[in-house]
Amino acid sequence: MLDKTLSPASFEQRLYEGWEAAGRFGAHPESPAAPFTIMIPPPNVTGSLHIGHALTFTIQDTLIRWRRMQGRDALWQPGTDHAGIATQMVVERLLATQGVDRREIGREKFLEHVWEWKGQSGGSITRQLRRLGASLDWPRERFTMDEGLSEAVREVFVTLHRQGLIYRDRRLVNWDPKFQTAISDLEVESREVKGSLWHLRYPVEGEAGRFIVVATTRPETMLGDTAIAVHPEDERFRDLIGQFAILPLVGRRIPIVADEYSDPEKGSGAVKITPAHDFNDFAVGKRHGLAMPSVLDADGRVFLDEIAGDIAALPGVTEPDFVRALAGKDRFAARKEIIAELERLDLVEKIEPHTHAVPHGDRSGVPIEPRLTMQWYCDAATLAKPAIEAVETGRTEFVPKHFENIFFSWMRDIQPWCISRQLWWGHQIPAWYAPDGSVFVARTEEEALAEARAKLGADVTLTRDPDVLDTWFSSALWPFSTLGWPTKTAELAKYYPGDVLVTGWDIIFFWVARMMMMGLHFMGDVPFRTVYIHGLVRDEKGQKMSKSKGNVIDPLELVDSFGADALRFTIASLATPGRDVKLGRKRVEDFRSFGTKLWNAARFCEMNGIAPDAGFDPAAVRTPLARWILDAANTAIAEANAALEAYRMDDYASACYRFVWNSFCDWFLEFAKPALNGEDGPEKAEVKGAAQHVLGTILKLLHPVMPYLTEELWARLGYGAEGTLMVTAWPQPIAIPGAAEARAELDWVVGLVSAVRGVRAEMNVPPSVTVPLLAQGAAAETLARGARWIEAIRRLGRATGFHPLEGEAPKGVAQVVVGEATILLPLAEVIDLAAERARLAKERDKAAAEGAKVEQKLANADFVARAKPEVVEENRERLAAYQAEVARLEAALARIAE
RNA sequence: GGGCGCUUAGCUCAGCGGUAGAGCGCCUCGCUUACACCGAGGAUGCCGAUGGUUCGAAUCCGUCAGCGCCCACCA
Repeated sequence: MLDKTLSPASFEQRLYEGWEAAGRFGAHPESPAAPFTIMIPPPNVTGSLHIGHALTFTIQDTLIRWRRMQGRDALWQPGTDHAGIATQMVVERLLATQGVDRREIGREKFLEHVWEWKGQSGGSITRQLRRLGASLDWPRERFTMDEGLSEAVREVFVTLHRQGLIYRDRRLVNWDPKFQTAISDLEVESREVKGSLWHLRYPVEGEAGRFIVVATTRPETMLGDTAIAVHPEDERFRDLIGQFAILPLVGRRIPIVADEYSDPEKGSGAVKITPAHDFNDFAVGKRHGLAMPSVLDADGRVFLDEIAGDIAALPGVTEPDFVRALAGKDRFAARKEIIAELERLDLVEKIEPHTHAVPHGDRSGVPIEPRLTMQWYCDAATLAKPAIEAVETGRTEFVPKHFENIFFSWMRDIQPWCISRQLWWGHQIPAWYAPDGSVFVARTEEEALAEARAKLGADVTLTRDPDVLDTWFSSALWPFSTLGWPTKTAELAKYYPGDVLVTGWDIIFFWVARMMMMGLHFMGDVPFRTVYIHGLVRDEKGQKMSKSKGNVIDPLELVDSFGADALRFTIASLATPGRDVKLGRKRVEDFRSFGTKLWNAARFCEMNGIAPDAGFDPAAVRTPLARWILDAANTAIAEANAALEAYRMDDYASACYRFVWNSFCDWFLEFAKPALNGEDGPEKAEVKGAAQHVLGTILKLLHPVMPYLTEELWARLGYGAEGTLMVTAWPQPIAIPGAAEARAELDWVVGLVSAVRGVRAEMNVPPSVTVPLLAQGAAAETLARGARWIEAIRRLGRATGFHPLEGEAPKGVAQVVVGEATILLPLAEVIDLAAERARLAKERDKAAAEGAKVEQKLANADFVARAKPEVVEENRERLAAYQAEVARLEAALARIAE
């Protein structure tokens, strides 16, 4: 016997362990079944499950369980990501609390600490995924830094290098002074900063007293200025083009050049050019062959080595001692001092308040410093071309479609991808340097050494590039590296390309685009056929969740409180493609009642001896009620399938919800009660048969989204003879003979009961008052239905009987129109006749108004001529129905006229 | 500056060319032997504004407004 209350905690863990122990999650490469593959977006190995994970993994698990039940050989590939910067950061912080600096202990020791940390906390995310019910193929779990994936990384790097698609280059990078590493364009985010726009006077060489004014937001970079640019057409500066200015403080002679980059509308119209510290200036510098001295170091401190020779004494303009004293000062401290000094020299024209966007490191949160350094780059533009084409031709499709435009706009203007990071945690770049500076890229040190010896002689020694690769480099290989590539495994042959990639829009560029590029380049095919993009989880107010705002909700706490199924069902219900999901604790609490409802319905079935019956044949039943619910189940199956095919988790959830709650519980079980309480016989047997069959169908339909509850009920109610629900066949619609008639009949009963309930409630008839229903103008079929359904009508309509009206109508009646008949409820003692007249008049007016609208439409010759014939016909029918209803309501009114 | 999304019942959101919907909330009634995490009934909408296309527009197109976001932008 099922417990009176549903307590998910009592079975979730047990069920999961059972599934896992029995190997239910495993894919079967040797099976002839068609594969269905989802690659997990690997979470950070040391991370913990957050609500965003709950969203994405609920969707993935729902899809994978559904396809698995459909008989596909489902692979949901698990794994975790080493998450370079994030993990290194965490461990560095941890060590800092013990007073340890990574630079003191060195690379090797530090990496030991990271691996140790990974060992400690690495399992937590996968344990948490299990609690959510995620049916991942655990024995296949991979880690982006395990040996196989590392081999894939080396292979890809070496291959792309040989193909010229990976190269070293000295150019400006986004340098994160906090983490002391280069980062890619994507890891930079703009933040609005309130600053100042300083207008500085640079003396014009040879014209005493003449200045050219430049405007800047970054005065500290002036030490590295090597030119001033003006627009070639700007009259104000035309005579200065080709002349030189003197860089204040330093004394360097810098040319005034004409360049279209200079915008006469901005600032003073003349712009100082610091090629080593600004991306635009770098471009200008290249065009004009300017020197590019760096004046800030890796820490963002003033660095004078490259300009030492330029520092000159020029009274009133330069201050060599001041400049030398700046060495080693932080960029923002230097800014203040430089301004003060320039003011002292009267070289500041004016200062304007200025709000502008400043690039910040997305993880460090500090302003990025463009720096001229040697880094490794990947030629993304070349790799992007096939990826763009694959989406254009539909080989990979985005859901929703409009994300394709976002993908295109980025891919078509893609910049070289800086892939080297000055970190320790990650895949160390397989490149070795000889003392003469030549580079050897190879899979192993031996290979590199062999090459180097062949070229430079036997006694050459090599030093490995200390840098590691961008974390996303290994993630980009995930769809094939996890399957064993570069080895040609059976898995690779069967599960690549994957079917659908499920992820949030925030990592389309970071990850989706790069998997497309690498997949096409190395596998010759797209990594997945569909990219399903979901939104981000926000709090009830639509705010992004963050620890600092304190609005984070913990999915595991929700699982503890309401069960994993409640959380999953809530998420599915709210998951509209591409749209962000507003989720609060309350939403989950609300949806929890659905599981309870199902539990109680199952409990009711159990109490009534409704037990699984493998011999039941749905196509053979004759009882209209049985036919009706079996037919409704068919509709639910079709709706669920259509919704899942279209990645509409919300529609799938709501189709199940409506079917279970409204069709099965509210009507079917209520209608079934008289039969269930009655004598044994064919009708009772069929109703019970249909009930057990449909309940089984419900459990199957809901299993993908509510795996625990459905599996538990499956076993507890005895469906387990067919095996574990999670690998039971997905339900198929079964043709039900006479379904249309059954529908018509049940629709009538539902209509009658609803109408009677409605009028009783509106007339404030106490539930204790029961009356006969007198049918006036009822067709023979209606009277027959009334007779067949008398028990249900009595019970649900609180009626004593259903009879044709004979003779005169009683004086005090409430009346409702149901189909062609008017139903009279003799309630003289109970109701207020005036109120009933008013109610009927209102009903009549409503019907008349609706009718008038339809009539007007039909009076329009254009409508009749141009609208689809079936639409016209439908409207004619509606008009007739309204007219008939008005007539019946008129008659009802006449019957109780004063 | 370029682009995208959203604006529908008090709230959260479906619907995207032919009768305005759901869940929650609200109001009324109800312990009818599965369920008060319940049952029955009810109220509530110029479907952001404005033009247009169409026999017909919440739905398609234009314009505008508000909100949110992405990309670019350190003068």
